Amino acid sequence: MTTNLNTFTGEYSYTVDNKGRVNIPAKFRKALSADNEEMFVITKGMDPCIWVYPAIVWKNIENNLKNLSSLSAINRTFIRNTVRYASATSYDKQGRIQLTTNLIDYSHLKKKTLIIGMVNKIEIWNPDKLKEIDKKNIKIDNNAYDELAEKIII
Amino acid sequence: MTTNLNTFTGEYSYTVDNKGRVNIPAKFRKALSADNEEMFVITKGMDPCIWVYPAIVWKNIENNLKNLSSLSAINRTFIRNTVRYASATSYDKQGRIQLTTNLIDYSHLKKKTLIIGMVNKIEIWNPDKLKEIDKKNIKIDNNAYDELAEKIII
DNA sequence: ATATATTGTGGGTAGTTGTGGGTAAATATC
DNA sequence: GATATTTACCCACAACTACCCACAATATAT
Repeated sequence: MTTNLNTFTGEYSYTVDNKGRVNIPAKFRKALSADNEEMFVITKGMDPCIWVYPAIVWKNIENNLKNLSSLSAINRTFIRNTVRYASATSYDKQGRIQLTTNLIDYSHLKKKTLIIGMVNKIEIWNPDKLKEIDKKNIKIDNNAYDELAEKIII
Repeated sequence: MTTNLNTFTGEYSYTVDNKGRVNIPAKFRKALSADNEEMFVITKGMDPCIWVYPAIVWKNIENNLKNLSSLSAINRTFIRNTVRYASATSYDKQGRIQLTTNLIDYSHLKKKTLIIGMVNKIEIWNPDKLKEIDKKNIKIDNNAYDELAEKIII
């Protein structure tokens, strides 16, 4: 079975143990291309969740950032908020990565987590937080959303 | 008789077994082009049913999503909603795919199912749910059909 | 009409995966 | 330098999944 490498879809329920470890779904680990050497980069998401990138995808982002001018406020903000918290971790023999307390606090993780494939990255959520955000997003700009849907969904 | 590849028509009755597997009608499997490697992607439909795409059709959607920047909140929401329930599965030697509990719940699948060819994708329904929806849709606006008439010749 | 192949449905089993906890090395604290 | 705390690595086990086989029902061929 060959799917796109470094591409993640689907939603999974897992638990954070009392050492701050979470399992990366087996499907996601299998989707990692070999040149990642079983490494992910975890960082602060733009929503209150943790973003998990394959190591080489993250390297690309870093390289792109180098080419961005710091004159732009949004660039500076993105770098400050997102890159700042990035740390590389490989998963252990049971397929778990170690989260940092910083990120656990930021995303309000307790025991139950939702791990969501977001195509080129993975999100780790507190299920309750995500529900909140989903509710808020119902009021989101519908026109822009529908435009996207029309362009992309078949 | 050879029909168009990756094109599905007709309606079939099947059962979901207690492991959450459903048979994909033989005709549909034969309609899959070779580059799919016997893989489908199942995901949440816009109606309360499961959508089943040939893998390569879904890959197109994925690639489109990869070009959306996560700096935009609306993009993030859209990606999440689109991909969250998607999972790739190849069918087993008996021609069945494994459904996820998420999707079974969402589409209210019990034992009996209707599998419907929808041209470029397949829908899996609880027959009762479909009846409900059909009733509602009888009241559909004739104007809506007139609009469609300008786009499609049947 | 009979034989043969295909298709749909059920279940068993071995291997994988998720979760908890243990131990020793590494780091920090007093 | 001795002790406490954290971190990295290892093992155990229950639960689940992928894969295999069996068989009945249907369709196809002779």
